[in-house]
Amino acid sequence: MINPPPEVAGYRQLAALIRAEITSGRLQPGQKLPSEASLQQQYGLARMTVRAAVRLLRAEGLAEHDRGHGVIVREPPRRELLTPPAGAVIAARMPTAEECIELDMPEGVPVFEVSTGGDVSLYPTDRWQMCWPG
Amino acid sequence: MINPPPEVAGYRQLAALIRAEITSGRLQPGQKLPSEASLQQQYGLARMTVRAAVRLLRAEGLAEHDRGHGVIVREPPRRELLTPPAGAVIAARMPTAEECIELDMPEGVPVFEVSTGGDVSLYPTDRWQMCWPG
DNA sequence: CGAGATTTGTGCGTATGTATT
DNA sequence: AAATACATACGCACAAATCTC
Repeated sequence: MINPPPEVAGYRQLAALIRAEITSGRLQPGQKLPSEASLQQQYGLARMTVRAAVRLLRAEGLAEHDRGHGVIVREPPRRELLTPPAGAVIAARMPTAEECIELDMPEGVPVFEVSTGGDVSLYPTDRWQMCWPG
Repeated sequence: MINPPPEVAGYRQLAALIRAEITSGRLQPGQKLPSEASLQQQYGLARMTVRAAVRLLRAEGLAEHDRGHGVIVREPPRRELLTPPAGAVIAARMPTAEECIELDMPEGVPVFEVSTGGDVSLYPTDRWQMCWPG
């Protein structure tokens, strides 16, 4: 190769640029990111590199894909208060694709797994939080 | 088998096959998955398709990449009991890449975000769970 | 309503770099 | 040193969903 590999992968650098746009507020929730094609042109990258960057942002819960439309900056989560029953065990994990559909939630958002006895309930963590009693 | 219907994306079908191997116990924790190259040959898929399938499994916390070695089936998490201070607010989200390094955790695992006053602590959800008091 | 443009989703091929065995 | 395996990155094509006119 003519150019030595960058210290940080290109898609991570691009993700950092876009992340800064979001966290600084220059890109507001609900707004569309530049299209993959325009990001390719602007930075001279392959589409795969651009998509890898956006995938990182989605994994962090910052953005959301909308097929045929674009990539949207996600709303900062407004979380309601969840109060599990006494003795319930609360874990958290990533949902499966089927659970995402069933719970009507985007991929890339964890779920609370509340187990009481033999019963298990799931709560998307972008809609729920808990306040420890006492 | 995987080829004909694009009803479900090929990489999701392949992920489902491997996921069944894991959940059924035919692939034990610590064992290596077949290499990307052998999965390509076995199912006649492109490497990108195989990688997308493995990425899904990793996002579900089922597998873990070990660069230069292979893809490993993850141990089912053994979670210790976490007891937040009274009044603490508990949320959960995906960590950034920096937080993954700082907490010495693999990517694809959510974190508990425990806020008490102005203080925020993070706990990897594959190592911690909570039991609701009362 | 339809037709076309836009945008993301999926998939294949290839090449090179880096880490481990 | 060599083989193996994953990481990154370029190219291309077509499908599916959405939007605009």
